[in-house]
Amino acid sequence: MPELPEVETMRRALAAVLAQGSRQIVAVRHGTVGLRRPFPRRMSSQLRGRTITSLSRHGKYLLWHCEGLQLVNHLGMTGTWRVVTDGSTRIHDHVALVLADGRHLVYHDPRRFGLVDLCPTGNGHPLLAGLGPDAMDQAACTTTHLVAACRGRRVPIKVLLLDQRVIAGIGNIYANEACFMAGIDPRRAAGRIAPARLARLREAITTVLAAAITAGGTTISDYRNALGDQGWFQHDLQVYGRQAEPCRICARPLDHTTLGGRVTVWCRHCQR
DNA sequence: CCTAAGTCCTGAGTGC
DNA sequence: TGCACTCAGGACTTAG
Repeated sequence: MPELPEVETMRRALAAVLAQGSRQIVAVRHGTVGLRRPFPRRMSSQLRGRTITSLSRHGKYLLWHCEGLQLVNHLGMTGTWRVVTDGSTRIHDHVALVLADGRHLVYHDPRRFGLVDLCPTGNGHPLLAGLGPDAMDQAACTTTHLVAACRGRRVPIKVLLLDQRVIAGIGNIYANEACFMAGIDPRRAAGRIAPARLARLREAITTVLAAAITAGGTTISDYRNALGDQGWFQHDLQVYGRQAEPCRICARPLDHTTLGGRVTVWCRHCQR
């Protein structure tokens, strides 16, 4: 569930769940294995009795606001939340927030690249402090910001888009898609792209992320968001996962390579 | 055997 | 030579 549209889809689904029943946490259960880092000390006693007042998101981070305390949550590569009403558990369940009405919100994450941590409201969590503006925050994530971030940089533009310190929320799927939509070669050095073209890229980021949110995100293989439905944006992908298939604009076969350790797909003819 | 929606760390390289 | 910064590659983990 990892990039911005998938996290936003999850956020909305969880908000809907919380709106139709109790939002008070009466217990927290968690395993001993931990995720990317160990679970915070006394997580259960710190959260017990608190009400989840709202859920927000910055980049790929989901923030659970709990009356003075913030539950900071990253879904890693395979993290999901689901609602459990009968107390049943599955392998790779790691955290359960037990609500006053008996429902359990269960965090499930086979690869354990996700993260659950606590910090006081107001005090920004150290992990959030280094993040750039959220990719969907039009007021903060401007062309001016992108142009400044690209200046002097020799990294491929697609690698720069993946840097959460520059812009928060873009992952491998949407970095590929945004470069295609903007007609920019993903290998091109960030510092060697004209501002007018970066403006197009900025616009493409908004467009592709907004479309993906509307579609409920992208679902890879048979992955399912157990809270709601699967996403449908995989049917709208133009390049990601389509290497050697025909470009949807010019019909030439799509190229692929590795940039920043991630598969990169683009059209040699349509993207310069 | 290979690959995968992410992030963090290390070490090499670059420029001042 | 030193320092700060940049960038590439690997590690982490499980499932298919």
